[in-house]
Amino acid sequence: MPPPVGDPQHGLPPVARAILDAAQKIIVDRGFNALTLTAIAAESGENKAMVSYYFGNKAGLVAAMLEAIIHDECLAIAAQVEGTTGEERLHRLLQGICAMTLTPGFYRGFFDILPHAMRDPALRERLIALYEWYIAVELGWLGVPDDAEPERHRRLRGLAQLIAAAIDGLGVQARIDREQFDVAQAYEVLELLLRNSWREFAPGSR
Amino acid sequence: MPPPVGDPQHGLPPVARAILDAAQKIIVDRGFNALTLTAIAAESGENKAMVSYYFGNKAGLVAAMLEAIIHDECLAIAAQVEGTTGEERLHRLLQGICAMTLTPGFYRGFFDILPHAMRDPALRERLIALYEWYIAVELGWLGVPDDAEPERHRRLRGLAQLIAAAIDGLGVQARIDREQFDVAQAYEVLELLLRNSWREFAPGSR
DNA sequence: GTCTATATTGGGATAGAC
DNA sequence: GTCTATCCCAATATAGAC
Repeated sequence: MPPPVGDPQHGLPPVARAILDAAQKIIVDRGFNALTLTAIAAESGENKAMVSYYFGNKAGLVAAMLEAIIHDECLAIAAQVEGTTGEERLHRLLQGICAMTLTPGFYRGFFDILPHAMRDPALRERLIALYEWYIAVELGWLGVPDDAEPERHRRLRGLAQLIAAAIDGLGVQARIDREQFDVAQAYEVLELLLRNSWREFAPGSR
Repeated sequence: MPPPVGDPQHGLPPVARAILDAAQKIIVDRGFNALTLTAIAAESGENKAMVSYYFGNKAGLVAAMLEAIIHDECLAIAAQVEGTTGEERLHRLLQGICAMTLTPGFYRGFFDILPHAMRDPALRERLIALYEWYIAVELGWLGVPDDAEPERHRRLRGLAQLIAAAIDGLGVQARIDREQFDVAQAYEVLELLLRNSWREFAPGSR
């Protein structure tokens, strides 16, 4: 299941890379408002005009940033899914995601770009593709054959979407209250819920 | 369990109300960027300068908007929790929240304000209070006595946070893909998961 | 490809008339 | 309390030198 983007940073000229990296840092540290051409120039050491030169305009830069976030997130999640089997798999997956949630700067400004991306038709397409891919990965991971009966497939899709929602929502709460929020506890509960209902969702498939 | 805000619209002068309403509409329809003093004046029919007069400055207006969102959301959720008992309660709560998720303009721009609120110390405090209240309501609703053993309390807290996360996350996905996303299916799965693990979380309490 | 200088726009805020 | 007029600033974008 290939990610819905190639690496947008591959084959990018060094200056464009530097601009992209600087933009990521600014948006993670200070949010969307702080993402100005002047700030990018200062952070990257490159010239203001280079943004337009390489990305057309600011919107083009934001689109490139979203692609990079999607690419990175897909790789990180896919990495959790590999190399384990059976019982251990669920535990490892959730532990991995929990650890990512705690990583400062993970999501790389995703929540900052999200409201803008929701309103831009092209960016919204990319978001839809991201979640589609993510659901498909989870379905594969849950051991769902492509030819499962429609009704079962629908329910498993719901499960995958619910898990994705929990991950995002816990990411939000963790960012709102970094000091207090107990991410690990919430993931333990999620694991428990999934374990207890496992047989109901994957009858005969494990 | 009183909400963490009084009604910020009570006792507000009519002009201030109009400005607040206009601002809500703008942010829901067009996002944070579109929330300019000029746009607010046009939408409300009031004068630009009235924003500063009533709210001090734009940041003051945004703070008032967040209070209003929190107030409305708390009321809406609390309304779901009342008037039912036992088995029916879980179903009614989730159905109610599912219906709210589908309501266009629910959250009233919450996801647009969120990234800004996360970075503003005062607004972040309000967000923390919102989630605290929400968790407390859920804990009460799950029938958790205040004097429960710490370990059990901790686990139930995790459960409540997880449910809150799922609600937010499903709200995001529903907004990203309004046409396709099957919110109801996801809530059915959530209900199933909770039902299957119910006894484990509320032993002897129902 | 890079950079400077500048054009242009639109934002938030406020002084002061009414 | 309301509104006009205006100030100041910051932002994007680009023309054109190098």
